[in-house]
Amino acid sequence: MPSRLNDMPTWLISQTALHAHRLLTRALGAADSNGYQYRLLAVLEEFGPASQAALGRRTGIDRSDVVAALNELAECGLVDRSTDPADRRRNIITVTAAGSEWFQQLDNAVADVQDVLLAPLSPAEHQRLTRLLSRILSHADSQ
Amino acid sequence: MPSRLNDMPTWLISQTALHAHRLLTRALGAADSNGYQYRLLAVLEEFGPASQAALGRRTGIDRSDVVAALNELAECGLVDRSTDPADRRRNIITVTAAGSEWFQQLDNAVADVQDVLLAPLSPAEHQRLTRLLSRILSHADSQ
DNA sequence: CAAATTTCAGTTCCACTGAGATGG
DNA sequence: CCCATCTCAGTGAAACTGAAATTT
Repeated sequence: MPSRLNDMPTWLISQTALHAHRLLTRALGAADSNGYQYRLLAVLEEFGPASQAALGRRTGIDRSDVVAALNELAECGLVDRSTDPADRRRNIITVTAAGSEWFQQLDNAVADVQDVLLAPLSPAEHQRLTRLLSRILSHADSQ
Repeated sequence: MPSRLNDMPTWLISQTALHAHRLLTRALGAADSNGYQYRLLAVLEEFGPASQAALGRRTGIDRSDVVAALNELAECGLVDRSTDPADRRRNIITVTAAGSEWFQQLDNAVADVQDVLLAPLSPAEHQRLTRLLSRILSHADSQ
């Protein structure tokens, strides 16, 4: 059933994103977590301790939502919040040992989701897709 | 700045969808409309009058949100609601002349968004992208 | 004073759930 | 009785806004 919507790039992309989002929500939800928590932990693991504003910029999460997500993580002892002695406006966020271990679980689940999502594509097509999307995004960022 | 997130297909897709969504929201918002209204009008224009349940299935909009969006459209005189004489459970939704005209405005704006989104890609790459996404989606639907 | 950071309170859009009423 | 349809009332994730308080 071909319709006008089904030929629109914006439609295809948002429907694919919706599908990916459902897979991620299910996988992270099974581990009592969510996308915000995963993204924050992933950036902290990769780049090390950072201020909340820096985390917001790197994860693309709004400043306001960063606060709430970090509150949850801190309450579970997965991250530490301490004020930066060099600039007392800032909180420095650090992943705890428990947070690191926890992140590994989430990261495995998220890696599985990538495979499920791209199952119908060959490795070469997988590359082609990520290249095309990256180009759209870098063009968008430079605007 | 290459990070783990930036290499994940789910991340690339959801970020691209977010960008597309921002473009669409801006374009449709400038015309005092939104995605639900556009999708409903697009399907009605293409397939003709339909019941609300059918509209929900074709647009992927939840039954509950279909009601609310059609309330708005009906209040502005862009669609007509009348009960199906053949099955009195159903409302038959029809686009009015004003609705048709209104839709043309929205559709032009949405077409422009497609061009802006895919500006960095050649026509051949444009095709390649839509093919890859379609394959992911049809695989997802068949699950 | 201007600028950045954190936080709170609130909005909007979108997807979804549960339940009731009506009708086939 | 069972099922489909429409409607209402609500939840919740996600992105976002405005403003206050603190600090540089």
